[in-house]
Amino acid sequence: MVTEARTILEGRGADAPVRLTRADELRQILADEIVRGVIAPASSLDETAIARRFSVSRTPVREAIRQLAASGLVEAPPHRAAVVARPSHENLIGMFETMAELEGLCAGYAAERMTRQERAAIEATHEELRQLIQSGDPQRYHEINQNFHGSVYSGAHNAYLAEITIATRIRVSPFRRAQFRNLGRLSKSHEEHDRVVTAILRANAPAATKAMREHIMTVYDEYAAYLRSL
Amino acid sequence: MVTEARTILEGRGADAPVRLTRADELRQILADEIVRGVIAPASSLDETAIARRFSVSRTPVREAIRQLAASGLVEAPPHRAAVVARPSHENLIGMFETMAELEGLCAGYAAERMTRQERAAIEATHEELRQLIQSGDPQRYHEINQNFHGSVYSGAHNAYLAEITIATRIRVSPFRRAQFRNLGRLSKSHEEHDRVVTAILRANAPAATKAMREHIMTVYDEYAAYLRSL
DNA sequence: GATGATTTGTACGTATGTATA
DNA sequence: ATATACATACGTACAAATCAT
Repeated sequence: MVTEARTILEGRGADAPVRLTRADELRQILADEIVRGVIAPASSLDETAIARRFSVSRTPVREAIRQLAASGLVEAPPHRAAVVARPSHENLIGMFETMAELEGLCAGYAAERMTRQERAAIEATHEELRQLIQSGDPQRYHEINQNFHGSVYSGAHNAYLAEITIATRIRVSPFRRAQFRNLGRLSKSHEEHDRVVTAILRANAPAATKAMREHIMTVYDEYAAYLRSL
Repeated sequence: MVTEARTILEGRGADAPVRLTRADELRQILADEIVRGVIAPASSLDETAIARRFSVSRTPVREAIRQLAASGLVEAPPHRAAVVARPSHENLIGMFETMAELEGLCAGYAAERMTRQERAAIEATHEELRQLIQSGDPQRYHEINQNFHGSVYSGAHNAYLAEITIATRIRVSPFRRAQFRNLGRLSKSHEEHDRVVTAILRANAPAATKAMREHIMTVYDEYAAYLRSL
């Protein structure tokens, strides 16, 4: 949880080449593949198969899987193969609801606490997203959108809150991949962001909280509508 | 939180339906000892020593420690001994702040969603706490107080929110042990609870959120005052 | 700063529990 | 239902990295 958070917030510092253990590397790779949907929910993770795939012994694989289980991305019952977590529909609703509240909290604190530089930076990212609507590149929009939300987390100046918000986002992400499939969403998303940015720049915490909460719940609504369309 | 060192040495209890792995038992025991302060923050966890202590090999010990690291209770840098997490003062403030918001959220949802039975149950627990003020048994008060907050978490009817709220509480708990040391706190705590319960019973979500948030921040203030007194 | 001692990281073998014929 | 096959859990051995001198 902590590691993923750091990765998203700071990236790999080129100056600090930390030598990771194999277990850590495996955890990052597997987490990434689960988040991106390469390994689908309900897939089972065979220790031996994964060990073969990466040409390592089962020991670090085991360690990686158990850590993923601790973070909630996979379920690992004793003496049985771990499977990628497949929350019930009810649980997913709860996770989205919680994510909306957490991101709302971050936005509220950000409105109160962001430095001048941070406010300038989020405005710039917001503008970058605006221009990306035209280009119609959902993948690129998705990337910069991550930055946008990341600015809000770090702007809240509460490392623990940022950490659990990111963890929640990660845990939900296997279930929101179809998100920017339809390009109309990009434009709407930007309008919602606009309300958030305006409130933050005006240091209006309640408005920022409300705008962000509604933005996330809209994302959830899109997901629910997508599910119904299947 | 529920374990004793005994269980790992003996065979399975006759009534025990689930047979945990040694790693899981160790994780529970170690987490419990960290939370209760038996293992103090900044202590280092020597894998070999722990393995000797419980008469197991290093393998399950390692697994337990890495899972504790994933939950944030300990830090486990590569190639070095894991140490019980010792958050900076700034981080602790952030954790308390976040806990206040999370518990506030739970209380708000509980006010809206609790069933009749759940409302009756929390009122009963609240009354039990009132009577415990007289007895002046801080340990017992602490236990029932946990139940009180647990009722709020489950009453929110959001399993994920409950999960991260409990996780936050666990992570903060090594740093709030001196809490009910002075008996005057019990009475004040109960007054604060009273505002929470009243708001929940009246289905007044904003009031419940506010009352719970202030209750937790009071707990933090007591902790901060205690720190200054050292 | 180099070297020995100590501790962590990984590989692998065996035992135990689970699933399937 | 019993037995067989197979995956996981744990112990042990060794390699690699850290630390102490």
